[in-house]
Amino acid sequence: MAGEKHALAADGPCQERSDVTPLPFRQSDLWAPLLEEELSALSAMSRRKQLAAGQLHVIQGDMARDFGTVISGVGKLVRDAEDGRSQIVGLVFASDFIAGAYAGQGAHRETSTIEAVSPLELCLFPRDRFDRLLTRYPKLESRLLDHAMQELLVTRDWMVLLGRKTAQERVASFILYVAEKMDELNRAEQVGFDLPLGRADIADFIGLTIETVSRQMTKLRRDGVIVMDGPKHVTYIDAHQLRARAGF
Amino acid sequence: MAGEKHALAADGPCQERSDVTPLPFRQSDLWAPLLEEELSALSAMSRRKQLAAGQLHVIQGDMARDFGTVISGVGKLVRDAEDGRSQIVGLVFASDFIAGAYAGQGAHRETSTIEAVSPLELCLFPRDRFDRLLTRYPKLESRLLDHAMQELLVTRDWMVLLGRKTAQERVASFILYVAEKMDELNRAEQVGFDLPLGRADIADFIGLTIETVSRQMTKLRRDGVIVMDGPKHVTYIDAHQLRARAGF
DNA sequence: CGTACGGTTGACGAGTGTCAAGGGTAGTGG
DNA sequence: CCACTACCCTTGACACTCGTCAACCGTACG
Repeated sequence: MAGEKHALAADGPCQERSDVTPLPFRQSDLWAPLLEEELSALSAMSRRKQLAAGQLHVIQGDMARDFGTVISGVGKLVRDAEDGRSQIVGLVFASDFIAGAYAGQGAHRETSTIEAVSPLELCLFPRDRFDRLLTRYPKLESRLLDHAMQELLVTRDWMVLLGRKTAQERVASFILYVAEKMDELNRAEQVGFDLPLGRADIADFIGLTIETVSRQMTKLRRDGVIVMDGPKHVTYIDAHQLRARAGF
Repeated sequence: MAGEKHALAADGPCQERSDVTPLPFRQSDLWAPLLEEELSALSAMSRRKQLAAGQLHVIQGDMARDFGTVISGVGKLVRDAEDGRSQIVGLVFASDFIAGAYAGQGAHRETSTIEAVSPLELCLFPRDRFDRLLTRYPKLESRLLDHAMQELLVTRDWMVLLGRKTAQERVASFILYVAEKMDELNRAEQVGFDLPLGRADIADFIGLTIETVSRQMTKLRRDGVIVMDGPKHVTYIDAHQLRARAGF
């Protein structure tokens, strides 16, 4: 749920060690304030983490140990209520930050569980060292604030969706949301793209049931707004029409 | 939607000029990193703004001109969708920040409309000067980041409410939310407190209609969970029972 | 006294959740 | 190569919550 468009560059940490990922991944401008030497120092202290689909990275309530970014794959942020019900409060795609519990100095606990939806590759930095870096580079913190504000904005948009939109609009909005995210990586429109989530996760994310999601997707398909090739691959021809269905 | 408990102190800007507000208001620890002299300089450049109920402070889409805090009263953050539907994405009480559009350097637009619900008194700082202050005091920015993260957390909790909770649970949650907020100012439980919002705003906030809110309040009243004296004054005897109704 | 406004209550219907059955597809083992 | 199974998705029937429409009530205010 980062939102912003980022420059397509390969100038961040974890990049130097990415002999396994030859593709240039979208790297945020978070690192811009850092000096060249600092950047390599950062890379040196970073570590990779690979997660298979379904595996958890952190668990809500655990101590927050590190700050990280997503290299590839998709993850979901799940917030669990006391009574067992859970709600997906956000998704993370390549180049997004994992800093849910991040907050200045002091010890903090994770505020949501992070679970890999597809195979997930992370780049992690120890918190204490990252904190020191923040103290040294105030501009880095400034960018982090930007990011947090952006995320807050996106989250509030989801509030509108959850509070006011119909099932049809929610599903259409979700498709557009994913398309936009995918679009940052590779052109999605007309070519089509895969929904990274299964029906259960989609339902969880937009506050519906599996059945309702399925029915609405069928309706969009029957009405010719989208074309589906398998339950996950979506192509939409008329973006305008889909946006109308989403309530825009 | 600040969330955190703050020390009951009177050490912030706007305080020096508060000859009209003899009561010590809860002041956040945001200003702690500042020197004494800086604090008075900050006070000097701050200005007061009084709003009657219903008046707008900023409008979604406008240029963000200043950073501010609430001195007294209650305001609502309204996010308008393109098609006219609107959703209240947050409330601000005394000592909360108004920094919805805040984001590091550069020009930004307001991401929501702020409307006074009850007579609202604000303390405002020009953006550019506040920005300069941030550059000078990185710790100030760090606190701002803390605050943003906290707000993100609260907002995500509301996502769970909007996505998963029933009408009954939403209304009960809202009452608890307000009680908690009021509690930071003066003890609310057993004494009772006033809901700052009318039915229409409550409905908007928790994603229901006026009628459903009304019905659920009646139900809570009939079931003996709350006592009402007029449509706004609420007292709850058994906090545990109310929490159960809220889904906790 | 009349009007306006906010809140409450009732009747009804649409939209969504629940329960249940059926279909596709991938993976597994014979 | 073909069952067999497991899992996910789809579809249908039905119930129920909540939204809609409408009437009514109480209070504040002119």
